[in-house]
Amino acid sequence: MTVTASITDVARATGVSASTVSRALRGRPGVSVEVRARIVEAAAALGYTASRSASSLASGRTFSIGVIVPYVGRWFFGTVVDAAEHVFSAAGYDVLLYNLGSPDARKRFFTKLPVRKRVDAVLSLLVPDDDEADALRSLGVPLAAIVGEPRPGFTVVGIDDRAGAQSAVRHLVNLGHRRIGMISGDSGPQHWTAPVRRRQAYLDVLSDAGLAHDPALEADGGYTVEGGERAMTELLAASRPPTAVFAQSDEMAMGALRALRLHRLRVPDDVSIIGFDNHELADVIGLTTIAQPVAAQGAQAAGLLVRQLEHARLAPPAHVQLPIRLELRDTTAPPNPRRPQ
Amino acid sequence: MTVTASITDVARATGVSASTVSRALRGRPGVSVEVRARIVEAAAALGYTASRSASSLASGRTFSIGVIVPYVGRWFFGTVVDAAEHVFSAAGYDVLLYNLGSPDARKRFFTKLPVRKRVDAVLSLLVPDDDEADALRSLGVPLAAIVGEPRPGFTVVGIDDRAGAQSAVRHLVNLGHRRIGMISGDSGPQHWTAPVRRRQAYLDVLSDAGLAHDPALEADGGYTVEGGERAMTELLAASRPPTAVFAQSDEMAMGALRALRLHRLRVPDDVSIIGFDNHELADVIGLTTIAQPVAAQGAQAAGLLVRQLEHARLAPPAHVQLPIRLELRDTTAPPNPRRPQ
DNA sequence: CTGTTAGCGCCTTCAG
DNA sequence: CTGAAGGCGCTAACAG
Repeated sequence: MTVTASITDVARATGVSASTVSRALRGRPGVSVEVRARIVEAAAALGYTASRSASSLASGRTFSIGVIVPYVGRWFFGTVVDAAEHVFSAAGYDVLLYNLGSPDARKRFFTKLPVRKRVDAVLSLLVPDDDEADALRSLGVPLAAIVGEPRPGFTVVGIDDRAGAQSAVRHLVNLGHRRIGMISGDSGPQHWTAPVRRRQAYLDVLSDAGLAHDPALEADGGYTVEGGERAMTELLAASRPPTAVFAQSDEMAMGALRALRLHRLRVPDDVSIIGFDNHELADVIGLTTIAQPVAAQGAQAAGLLVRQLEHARLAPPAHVQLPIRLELRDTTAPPNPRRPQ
Repeated sequence: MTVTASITDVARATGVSASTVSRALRGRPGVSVEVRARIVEAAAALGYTASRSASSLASGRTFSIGVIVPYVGRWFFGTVVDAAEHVFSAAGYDVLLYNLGSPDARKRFFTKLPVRKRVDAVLSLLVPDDDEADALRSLGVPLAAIVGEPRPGFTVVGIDDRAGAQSAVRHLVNLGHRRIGMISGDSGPQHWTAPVRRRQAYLDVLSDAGLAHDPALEADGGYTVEGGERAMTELLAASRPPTAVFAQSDEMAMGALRALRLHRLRVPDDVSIIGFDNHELADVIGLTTIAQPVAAQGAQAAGLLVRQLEHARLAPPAHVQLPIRLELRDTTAPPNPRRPQ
């Protein structure tokens, strides 16, 4: 066990008081350049770092940010966390990561609230229900979220899900498709709002285009690759299968592509597929999709939180929307005239 | 700002001393069941949680684990972190995440060592150089690593890279290929050891099979999809291109598949590809690969760390190797007899 | 510009 | 079984 130097060791070595060491090392005014230099040198020689516990206790600030996320392992969340961490650490904050994918972990987190008194702010990548939002607000620290509706007390950074889904479906309509299916994600216990907004956009575009809505053309893919595959398989079993499908996420779209391959159907000749996200591999497999700036959302939200922490005066925006765009690739084309519509 | 209850508030509300509250809430012996029940109730009513800073300061334990990783956003690392976090949080530890992808962030981390006095243990997903390893050891806490060679002071959990790469290349040899290329990852400033071990295995198998090694059949893909694409393009430009390629990661293999598609070459008819990792999407695209248990490595390493923390007596193993296996899918086949060898 | 004095909130002896 | 006292290491007033 290595013995670590304390502030008094540095003080003693330099012949000054602990307060002066504290001031000097934190770059606070009121220390002569010469003394400061000596202190810095001594601290380095002793390998001194202030104990975070002690300074937190004394100052009331923790210099940590809590980041809560459903699954770090999934591309979208991993990418957001990655970007946010860069911003936080550059600003001198540590990141406390809480993975709340399972209902158990989630309940444990919100009842025990381990972040209480441990963080200066919280960034949420999940959509809290009302009780959970209250719990977070009770922390009394700045709050930001990447997904979900704007809500009091939170700075929400996101995209216009509705507009994104509309461009996706309109793209298919414009290509001439008339039987357009959708693979959606269940909002379920995660309280995602994206699925319902994207679905509404789908219904709206169909209706604007004068196309009837056929419930047999919708299937749930649970936001996973396998789910997307299952969902596509279901759609193909319809009495009149779709000629084009809007998958609410690229991962589900990839699953759909796999299902089509297994059914010996060609994309886009037989069936068109459009996804949502612009996953890092969407480009590799040539998937047409709605691109959203994922890392930028994390960086932006983190930046707003940091700004709020540094300048308490500045009221943060309640809602920031980042741009999306249609990324045309190889999985969409006009319907095949030789196949039944 | 919400006012948070302190231990004395609970003590006052229950009519006992703070010490008793502390003991009761931490489940330590020496408190009558009846008093304990009253304390627990009062604590819940007041929404009391012990301040981590204060308990750390007093007890010397932080109940936090530092996890250092090059890129949380990449599938491999995200998956490991995900699994490790579950184990840590279930055991009551918080996770402090440090993303050290950029040389800057990495240098800052190892010189300032923000984890000093902040964590009870460290899990490293990057391969430290000698100085960095020394810095970590100077922390005086249990250390574990997922990648890299076994080294003093660390519990290393990993796979047998050599055996994995050997099965990959042997598989190609057994199919009848004689011009076998490799897309490798540069070890570079990240100090990865996997690339060199996998390369050695490649050379060994070629040599065992009596195949000459042609440097024109090796290219660097930097462990990314785009890098893999570039590397494959290079290989195709050789005077005698390979009929099969071993990519040291699935992501590079996916890039290679893309390059082949752009060159109108069919897989596996014209060229066979085998990857390494069993990426979550390998199955989707039918990529033959060497599967390694990614989440299990994270969980295993985390578990060993927790065990060490709870039972200081138990010496942890220095090295644990998890099994790998060849996952046969659709991207490998015997060489095409109609194409020049 | 620098030192002194109090805590921050909790845990850990040591008494009773 | 329970309480009192002391201290973990640092920062924030307040004096000089």
